[in-house]
Amino acid sequence: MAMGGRKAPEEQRREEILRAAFVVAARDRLTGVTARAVASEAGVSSGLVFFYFHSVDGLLVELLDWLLRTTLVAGELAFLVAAEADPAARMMAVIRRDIERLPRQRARVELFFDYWVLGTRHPEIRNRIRKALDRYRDAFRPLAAAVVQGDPARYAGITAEGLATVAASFVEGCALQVVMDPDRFDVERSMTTLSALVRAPAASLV
Amino acid sequence: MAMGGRKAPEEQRREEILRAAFVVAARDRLTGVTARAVASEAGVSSGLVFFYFHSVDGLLVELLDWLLRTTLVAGELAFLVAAEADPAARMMAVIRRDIERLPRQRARVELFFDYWVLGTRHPEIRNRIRKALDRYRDAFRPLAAAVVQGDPARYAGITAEGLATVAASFVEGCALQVVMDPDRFDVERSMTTLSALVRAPAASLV
DNA sequence: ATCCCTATTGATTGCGCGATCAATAGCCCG
DNA sequence: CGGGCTATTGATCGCGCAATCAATAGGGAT
Repeated sequence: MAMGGRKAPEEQRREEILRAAFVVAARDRLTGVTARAVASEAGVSSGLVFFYFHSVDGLLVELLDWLLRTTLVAGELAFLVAAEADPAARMMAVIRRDIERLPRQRARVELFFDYWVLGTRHPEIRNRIRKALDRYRDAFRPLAAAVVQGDPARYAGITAEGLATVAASFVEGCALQVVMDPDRFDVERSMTTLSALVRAPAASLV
Repeated sequence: MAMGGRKAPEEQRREEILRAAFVVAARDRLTGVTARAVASEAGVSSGLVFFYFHSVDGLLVELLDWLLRTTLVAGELAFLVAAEADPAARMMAVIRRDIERLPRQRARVELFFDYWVLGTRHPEIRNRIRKALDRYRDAFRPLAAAVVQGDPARYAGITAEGLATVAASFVEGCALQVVMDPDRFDVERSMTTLSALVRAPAASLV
């Protein structure tokens, strides 16, 4: 009652299974990520999932890694807006870019929040999420520092750290709204209000 | 093999079960809210849970209602800070009050996010959460309107609606941080940065 | 061509769940 | 005191899950 064999010598079997796991997760959320469902999606037997990942829990952790690995983060493409002369405008442009991407990345964002909730009780996952959020905030730091330095009087009492944190929180808050109510989320209104608050010229580029 | 009977004629049996459900949820998250666990916590049989709530799903929806019903919202105690003369200061005071409460309400906040994630796939729950978030934002509207009216030049281009949305998003973002990493959340720094952003005199930038 | 090692299978075990239901215990009304 | 209604029980059914494991297929080494 078994007919094993070496079909694909590729060690990328793991990758195939992870991709299948993502498909399942994007469709049925984390609770839908069962060994059977993933195996079926990947076209392999359920046993193989346990062969490569010790447990479903192990699969979930590796899926989170995969998710974070294959998702771009704020600062990464910051050079795209290096053209913007004004530091505040540059920061606005980065924020705008990320916010505009949210609707397209919705499946990933939803999944990320799923993990975030799971993380409140799962130390290993919580740590990875914390680090990812820290990375995201840190990506704003150089931009924030430039903003503060560019107009010390205007931003008196604000540290680069604090400004970066607020920027990250703002994007995260938008992510929350996009997931909950995509139709009513208005990128323009959010950006308008934000830039009016910061008193920077609204970044029109990108 | 059954020994029913009228022990507590109180129709508050529902309330008892709901409270038990909250205890279980606060301890084991929503996935831990099983009919058996709740019944055990409430000291009744599992069958009784289905007698009062048709299904576990029904129990979850009513627990959400209970949660929202027994949790205070922003504007509700706004009169407490009515003494503040400056509209912006008043709004800041409300925000600060809510943010300071987050750590104490942590179990509730965590549970709320649990529901929020669940809501992405559960229309009935999503609707209730949407409405709750709308109520929260609307609680900021009068305050936001006063702020804008108080200094039209400073807040040119900002609507009360937009400002209220940003305020709500900010608090929600803080809630996110509190749940994920309570030890590192710094109320003071968040408030300092925020008030510096909102109150700073119109800048010369650009 | 034989052996070994790795990849692979699917039946199987045991568990916990949601939901159902017949049995019944007490209260109220007559 | 006896019947009917409501509240309450826990055994029970069927399901889907995680995880295990003996069986085995096939390529590489010798």
